[in-house]
Amino acid sequence: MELTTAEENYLKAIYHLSEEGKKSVSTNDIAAAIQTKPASVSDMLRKLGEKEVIQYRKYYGLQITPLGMRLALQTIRKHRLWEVFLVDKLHFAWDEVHEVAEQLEHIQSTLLIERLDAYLNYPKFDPHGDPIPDAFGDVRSRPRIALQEMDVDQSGQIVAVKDSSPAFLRYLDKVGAYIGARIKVLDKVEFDGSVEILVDQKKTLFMSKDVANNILVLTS
Amino acid sequence: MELTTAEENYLKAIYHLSEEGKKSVSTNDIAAAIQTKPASVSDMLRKLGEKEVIQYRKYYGLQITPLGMRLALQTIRKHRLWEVFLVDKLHFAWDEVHEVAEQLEHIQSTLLIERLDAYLNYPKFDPHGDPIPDAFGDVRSRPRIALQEMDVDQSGQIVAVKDSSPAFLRYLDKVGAYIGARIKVLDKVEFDGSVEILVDQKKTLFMSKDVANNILVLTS
DNA sequence: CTTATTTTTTAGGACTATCTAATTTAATTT
DNA sequence: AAATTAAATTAGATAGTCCTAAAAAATAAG
Repeated sequence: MELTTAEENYLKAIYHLSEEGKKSVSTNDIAAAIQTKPASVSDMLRKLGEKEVIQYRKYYGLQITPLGMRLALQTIRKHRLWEVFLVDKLHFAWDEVHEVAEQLEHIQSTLLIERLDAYLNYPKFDPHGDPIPDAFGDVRSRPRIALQEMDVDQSGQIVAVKDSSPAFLRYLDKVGAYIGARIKVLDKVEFDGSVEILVDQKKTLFMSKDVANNILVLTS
Repeated sequence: MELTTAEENYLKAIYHLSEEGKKSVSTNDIAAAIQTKPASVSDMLRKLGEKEVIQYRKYYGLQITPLGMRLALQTIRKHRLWEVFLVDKLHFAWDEVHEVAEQLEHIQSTLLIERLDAYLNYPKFDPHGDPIPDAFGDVRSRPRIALQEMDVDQSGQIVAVKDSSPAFLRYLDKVGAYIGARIKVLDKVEFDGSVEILVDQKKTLFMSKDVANNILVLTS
């Protein structure tokens, strides 16, 4: 079963929207996610339904099938492995990789991906801290909580961000709160929800509630 | 000016056919080269003409423009850099890289190619010995002759093959006549045109006329 | 120098993916 | 529950790429 580039993009968007805790994924949501019109989405949903990667009943909604899930995860795996390559090997910055990875993820060659995976030393997380599915589509994601929800004196490691807009990523880089950084909560200010943290045992940092809410931490 | 994947493939084929010493490139030649029908080629030639990457007068023939040349060389540069990556870094064999490189060459990102070039240490030749154009489209190709045309006692280095079919490449690998191998012609048999060569100063090898004709050597 | 052959182009479909505008269905409000 | 609003779908176009079959032009042969 082969999907076109467009189909892969739709399926990936559907998978991501499904994962975001939404009960059901709407046509409008998909249109917004991939920057297209709802009419185009309807067209594509019918096709994806025919290919049995989603279960689709018009006007009622859709559900991704196990097959669709597997294919979506394969694409996500490729995307994230390429991101690791771009950052680790070609020294791209966090916020420069997405667009290129969007293209690279559609290259068709299982051998290529296996070799790339080995070359990168079987990474488990991409540069944004998101888990990389294995060749079978299994994701070993660890429980993560927002930095904002941590208690004072609790420690952990920054593993991902919710909103990964370039502006936000640049901000993080600037203040030194990179993915992988070990942190400890020093203080939480009640009235505005801001947080004071210690980064890598040497640098203290203040963060607004909004920022702290956007950062996901693997507690330890 | 941006070309679609299909347009890039046509232009690349036209460039290659032009380089092959043909006085003019025919519609049929192009169709054969990219495995399509002459009717489709006619369609595309009109479009490429409109985009001014070729000069096209129907029934008369075509000529690649300086702009088309530059764009073709950019694609070829990308293709060959990816081949180096696949062989040097991901340990692909010679004869496995072409198909994947055909896909990778269409990824759009000048930054990516610059970084890849640097990462690979600015290679000048691809794994088949073909020269890699620089970012400005300049090719520094060295004069090469067919092994068959060398004289007895003449030395050189294998730098490319004319026919790079997987079967032929596998054969070369097997007998040890890899790209980059230093060779010396020990003897030439008059009546069948076969050649006896010394590879890397240790291994002697017999080659039929056909094989020797397919191997390009940089003489020294 | 006509006729036959080959090459090339055009005409007319098919398929993918997109759009706008109109319609249909579902959800919300009163 | 009827009327309004919102969401989703269909209808009909367009653009890109490819195809087959037919026509036109160039080349080769007699």
